Amino acid sequence: MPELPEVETIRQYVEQHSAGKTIETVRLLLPRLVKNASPETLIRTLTGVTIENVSRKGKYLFLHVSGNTGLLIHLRMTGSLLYQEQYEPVRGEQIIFSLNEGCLIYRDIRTLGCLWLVPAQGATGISGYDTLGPDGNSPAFTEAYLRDALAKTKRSVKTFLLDQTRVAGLGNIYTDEALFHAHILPQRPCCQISPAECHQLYEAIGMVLNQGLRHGGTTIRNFINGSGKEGENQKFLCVYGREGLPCRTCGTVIAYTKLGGRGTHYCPHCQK
DNA sequence: ACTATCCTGAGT
DNA sequence: ACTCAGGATAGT
Repeated sequence: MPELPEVETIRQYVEQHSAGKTIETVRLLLPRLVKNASPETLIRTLTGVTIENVSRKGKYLFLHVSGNTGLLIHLRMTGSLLYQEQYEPVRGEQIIFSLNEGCLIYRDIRTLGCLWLVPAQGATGISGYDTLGPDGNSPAFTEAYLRDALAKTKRSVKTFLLDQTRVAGLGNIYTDEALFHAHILPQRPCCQISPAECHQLYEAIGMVLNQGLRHGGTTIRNFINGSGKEGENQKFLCVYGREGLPCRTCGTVIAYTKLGGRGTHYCPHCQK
């Protein structure tokens, strides 16, 4: 579910409301969500610490706490992190951190999310995290970098954009949207993309991510932000979830196919 | 480059 | 009852 804009929306709210507060108790209702520590270790390590800040890299959230410790969180499909002033049970809640003021709740309907206890500085040893490429809307992600990376591979541009080690933060929704705005078909081999198209793609990636962020994320099924509200960006999607509907630009029916096992949406007229 | 896999819930 | 879902990884 959550891609960069959704995770960043959650990060901002959670950091604003939990930084400087102390974790008084930890209730872990589903221990298998924690991948590299026993329930006892997690609870012992996090009880009594102060939340310093919350950062994000790609789709990972990183809760930095006192004592050179961090809690790394990947929300996968349906995870979310909520802050509440007053504890109120929510559907699918799995971990409850009671703070000296309010509480943080990790909730995850499909329970596919992952949490790891990591050092606050240096490498985490978590494979997906340490190998992340630059965020798609960050200055580290440059057009020259994208052009070089595309030239090196002949796999489809959609598969490339979903590869978090190349560019971080794009999932199935923003990938399809970026390719629409760049006028590039998802199945195009990367090495056949022209410099002009690469420029369009570079601009489109930044644009769709920042637009998603401005609209507080995309809610298709069950994304909710840190305060439990839905995003607004679904109203602005051009292709994702619009198969069979007319293209907003040219009126051609939006097509649907499977690419690398993922549902893929595109306009057969606007995208070449 | 595929497929299966971890899960639950919604839609058909 | 069956298929599908916004992610990532391990296996072939």
